[in-house]
Amino acid sequence: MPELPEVEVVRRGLTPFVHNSTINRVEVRHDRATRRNQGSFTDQLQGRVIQHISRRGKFLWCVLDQPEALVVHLGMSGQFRVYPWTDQAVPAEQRRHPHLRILGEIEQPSGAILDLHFLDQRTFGGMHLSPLVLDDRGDHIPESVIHIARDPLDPKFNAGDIVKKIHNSQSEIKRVLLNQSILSGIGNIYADEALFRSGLHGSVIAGEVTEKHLLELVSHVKDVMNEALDEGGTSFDALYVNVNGESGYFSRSLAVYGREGEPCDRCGSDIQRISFMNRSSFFCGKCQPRIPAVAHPERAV
DNA sequence: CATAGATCCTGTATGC
DNA sequence: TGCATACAGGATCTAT
Repeated sequence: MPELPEVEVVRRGLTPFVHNSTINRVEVRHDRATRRNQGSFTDQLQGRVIQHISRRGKFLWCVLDQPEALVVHLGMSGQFRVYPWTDQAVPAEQRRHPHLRILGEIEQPSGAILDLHFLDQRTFGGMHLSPLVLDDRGDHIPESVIHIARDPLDPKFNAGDIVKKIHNSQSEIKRVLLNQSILSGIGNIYADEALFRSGLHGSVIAGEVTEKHLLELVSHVKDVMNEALDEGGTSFDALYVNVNGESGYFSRSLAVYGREGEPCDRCGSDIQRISFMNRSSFFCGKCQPRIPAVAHPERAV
């Protein structure tokens, strides 16, 4: 369940290893991991140089030595692991890992050789090559990621514009938060956390919330993401770890997600869980009324 | 065009 | 013990 903070932790973790490195060799162990790629994945990457690694929302991409990017999405359970190359190469048990999908051997400018493994238990993740194009604000972005809106940590993210977009929607507010073409990087966990902080129930119609209140919501999204980033992301199990295999600690700071039956930090009443969009939504029934714009018009301070 | 639902996938936990 | 079921949920495709 990597969302923006977790993906950013991975990006930062990978950066020192892949910066200006040459891809010596690639081996695909599971075709599903490259299902979106056109042509031979291994042939296209052989000998290419990774200039740097960038991100928008939950999408990562390595900018290569041509106007092209290696786009990566971690899906539900994708993770990278970096191993230093030795004469013994990578220990056999790591190469036999049941979730190992793609192996890469990269050479750093220093001449050091590293093995880069992409593991993915649930196989929703993967990578593909895509040409770089210019977006509406003049940034280079992979063509396949052009439909993904800017995320709250993007320097060109304009909260006012996003609020107007959200306000124009007649969908439920949580549905809008999870829509990556309106603003990106939010998944189920941070959606619930930001809604709690804003005193909004996820079923409230976006267009019925005041713009002021929506601005507050967007601000909470940004805050909760930054706080999670500071903690190294949210980990519940071994499915999300950084490139060193370490977990993040933000799960300790969650106010509602995964806390069904526990007391609300603000009012003490039980946190509830309902099924929404084929997933769980956690919320406080008292702090997050279903019709806040009507019942609590003064909430948007 | 906007919106909503189905689909992909596997390991873990739970129920009978 | 063993089998069935629920659950975790990203993006994308299809249908309305």
